[in-house]
Amino acid sequence: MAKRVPALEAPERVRGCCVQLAPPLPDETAADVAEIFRALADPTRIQMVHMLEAAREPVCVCDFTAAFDLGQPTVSHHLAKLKAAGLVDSFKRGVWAFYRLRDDLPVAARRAIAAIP
Amino acid sequence: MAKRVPALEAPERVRGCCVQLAPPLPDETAADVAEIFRALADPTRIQMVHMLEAAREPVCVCDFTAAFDLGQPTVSHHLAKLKAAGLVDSFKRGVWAFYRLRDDLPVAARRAIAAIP
DNA sequence: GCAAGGCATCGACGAATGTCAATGGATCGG
DNA sequence: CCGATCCATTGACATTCGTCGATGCCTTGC
Repeated sequence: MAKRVPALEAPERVRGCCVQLAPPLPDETAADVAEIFRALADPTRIQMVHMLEAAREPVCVCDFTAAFDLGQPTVSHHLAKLKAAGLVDSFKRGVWAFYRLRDDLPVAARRAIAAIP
Repeated sequence: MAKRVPALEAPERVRGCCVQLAPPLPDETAADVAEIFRALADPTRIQMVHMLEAAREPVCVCDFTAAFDLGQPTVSHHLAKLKAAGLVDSFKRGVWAFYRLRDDLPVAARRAIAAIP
């Protein structure tokens, strides 16, 4: 990959093309951040996180099923995905299940969520 | 917030848990944000954006192909995806193609990128 | 003009994703 | 105990995604 560079001429194009790049992120870090983004890479889940952020308290699943034009299993699936990514938390009270944003979100997750208008 | 609903049997169901939710984001907004997140929902593209951010100048495609253990078409594919999402910009100089972060990124994109360590 | 190299595009294939219908497990009110 | 309600899980299906190999288009150097 090392390219020959005629040091004589090529005033502006000096850098043949390749340049010394910054050390990449650790693979695990990149994977973790990508997972956060993947969890947010869907309009429905964007809305869910937005609603959880706006309501400062836990939100019942029935609220989500009422808010979206989707079947209940689909809503459950999206919530499970947010939970698997570590973005939300859930508990049951009686018949109902409530979800809330985790309060111990990693910085990357907090910043990603902050990108939602 | 629980609505006290006496025995006036509404044809609608009586909810004992649901709260008044914030108005959802406009569908188009949610879709736009989701597209940004989808563009960043891959470890390779996270690394690419990270490198573009670190190198304050345009980066040659050959640098990316050298940095990743991926075939050249795959690298090209990822760059095209970042470009389609409006995150990066590209131009050709001689034989080489250079990519750079767009300088007119929407706020959501800028914030999403800021979530990358 | 020709050969070489850098990149994008195409075609293909397995894996993952979003959605639904059907089912099952809890929990509550009679 | 019974039936009703809420929710998660399962199975199925079409779509999208990440990756590769092959090919084609430009630009440069001879």
